[in-house]
Amino acid sequence: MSWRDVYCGEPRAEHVGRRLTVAGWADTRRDHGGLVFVDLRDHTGKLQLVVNPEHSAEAAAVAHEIRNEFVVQAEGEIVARAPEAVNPNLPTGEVELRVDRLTILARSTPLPFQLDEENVDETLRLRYRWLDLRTDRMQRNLRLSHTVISSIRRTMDDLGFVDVWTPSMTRGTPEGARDFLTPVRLQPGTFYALAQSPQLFKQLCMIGGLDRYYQICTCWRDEDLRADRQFEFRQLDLELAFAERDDVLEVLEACVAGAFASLGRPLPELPFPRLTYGEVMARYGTDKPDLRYGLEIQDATEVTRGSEFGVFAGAPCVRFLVAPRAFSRAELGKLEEVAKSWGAKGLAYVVVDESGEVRSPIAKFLSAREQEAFAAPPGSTVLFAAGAEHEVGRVLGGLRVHLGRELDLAPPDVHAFHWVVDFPLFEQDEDTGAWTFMHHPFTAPVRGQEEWDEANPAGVQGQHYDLIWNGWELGSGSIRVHDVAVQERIFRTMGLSDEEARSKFGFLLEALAMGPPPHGGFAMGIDRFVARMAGEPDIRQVIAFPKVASGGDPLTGAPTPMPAAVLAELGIASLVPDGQS
RNA sequence: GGGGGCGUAGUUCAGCUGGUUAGAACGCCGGCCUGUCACGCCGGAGGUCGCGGGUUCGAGUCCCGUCGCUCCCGCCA
Repeated sequence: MSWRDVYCGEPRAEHVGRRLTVAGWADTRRDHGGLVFVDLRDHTGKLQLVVNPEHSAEAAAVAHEIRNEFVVQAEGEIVARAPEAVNPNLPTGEVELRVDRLTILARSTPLPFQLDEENVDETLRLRYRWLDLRTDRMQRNLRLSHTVISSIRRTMDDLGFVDVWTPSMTRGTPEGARDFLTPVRLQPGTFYALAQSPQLFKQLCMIGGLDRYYQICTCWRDEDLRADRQFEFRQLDLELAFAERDDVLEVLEACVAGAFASLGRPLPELPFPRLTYGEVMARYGTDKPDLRYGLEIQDATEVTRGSEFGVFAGAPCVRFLVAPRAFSRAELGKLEEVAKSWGAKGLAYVVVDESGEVRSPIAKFLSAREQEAFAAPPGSTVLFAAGAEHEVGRVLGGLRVHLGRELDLAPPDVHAFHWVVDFPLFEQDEDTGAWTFMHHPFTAPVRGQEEWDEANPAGVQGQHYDLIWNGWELGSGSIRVHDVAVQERIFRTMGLSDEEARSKFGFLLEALAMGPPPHGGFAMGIDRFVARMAGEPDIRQVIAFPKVASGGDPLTGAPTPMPAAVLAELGIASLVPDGQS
């Protein structure tokens, strides 16, 4: 409650007898005809106003006019409630304000939705976000967000990092995410791109001797929106000179631990486990596994070699999961659909019911050796995938996440942080066969692998690392290339001619030729981190004014067409007639 | 670009195998009420069943299209 000229907070028993002026929103009004109760609310809590016509006829007249969400100021004395009138559900429930002067500071039309209603359609909440922001949920989330971000800044400051501002408007990069473009009026036909990240600028800061850089900056990417993705988002961006991988990881661990501490929560155990890319892909079928539960993928390629079951015999890779539940036929049908959505052709299974009895359409094909390898405890189901290794991983990884959710395998209040390290430097496009970088083209190969066959860089390992929390990728980083020759080799490997590389990244190559210190860094998605800290399922709930999945802003109505004259001044024209899209 | 889900008073929802005048709760408006706190009681207003088309004697319900929202895949260096 805002106590004018006094302080903010919730009046308690020790304040009885004190004269106060308070202001806030009318949460509810209970009008008894004579006596009127108003619950005054702000982000600090609620306080009951009692307006008695015998005490102040003027105040009572005003009180009858009050409606939901009017802004009200009241003067009076904090009085103790009679014992039977105490409200134990309210922190201020032992007292109330006996009002002698009451002023309506602002009125409100009836609201488009009730603030205490859960499940309000999110587009409606966003359309009237100023109302939604008054809810406990949004107040809690935005204030928690502030606490977490301040603590991260404090950690970075304490570690000697310098906050350097880098441009939002920069050079477009056709590789990577799609850019948001800004036409340049002074140079018609040319465009700035909104920064997808300050990547190159922070590397230039290192070359410029800034040593330890950080920034909590906005980044823009024109890709489809998701629960964990918006067009614009914030990241903790940092870079260290003369750093090895573990130096970078320790900085992030300090930030995460500091954030937990700032909220008074038990700290996750440090250091976070470090798993290799090869390991997590084999065991979990994804590079961002949720480690709150096991349900690991197991290999059966050896045991099924020459199997009587044709699907197994003909597959280069056979793996399986043991789900802790004896699924019914109907459930298995649904699981097969899930498996197919991840690219499986079918779903072979062995059910071991509670009594230990085995049900499986493929049992008759399985040798004693296979049956022994797939032995599972009563009340479980063995689910198989067969095919190319990456397909098998994708299917079982997808099933694992599905089962984790459906069977509620993740224990509450467990925070599974871990690093994934030792990524390949390059990956091959499944369709075109072209090689491209796995992370970004500035990631350094591990020591001793600085040279490779540019036509076939399979097996080159990169000094890249991801931070994962309960199956969400919080961010990623790497030790960067600081050798011009290696940088040029990477560009050539991804199909850029030396001329193209010079044209697009010439400034970087020049800088790398002028005394670059070895360096590395990281970028962590602040909104993702805060959303997880707040226990929210998506980042929109921790962003004050987010956009919806179709890319629009229901509040302002943006984006909008612009008059042709405005476009002409910018040297551009729209191919889409006004009002269509 | 592809797949799934949703769309009915201001809000959250119900509405059966197609069948009277489309309901409830909350909110809103009016009246009564001096110890309530989800105040209570009485009365009232409020609907293009997202939109368009089709099937049918008859469509909120079935079909097609479309729009909006949403989740996922692709995409996200």
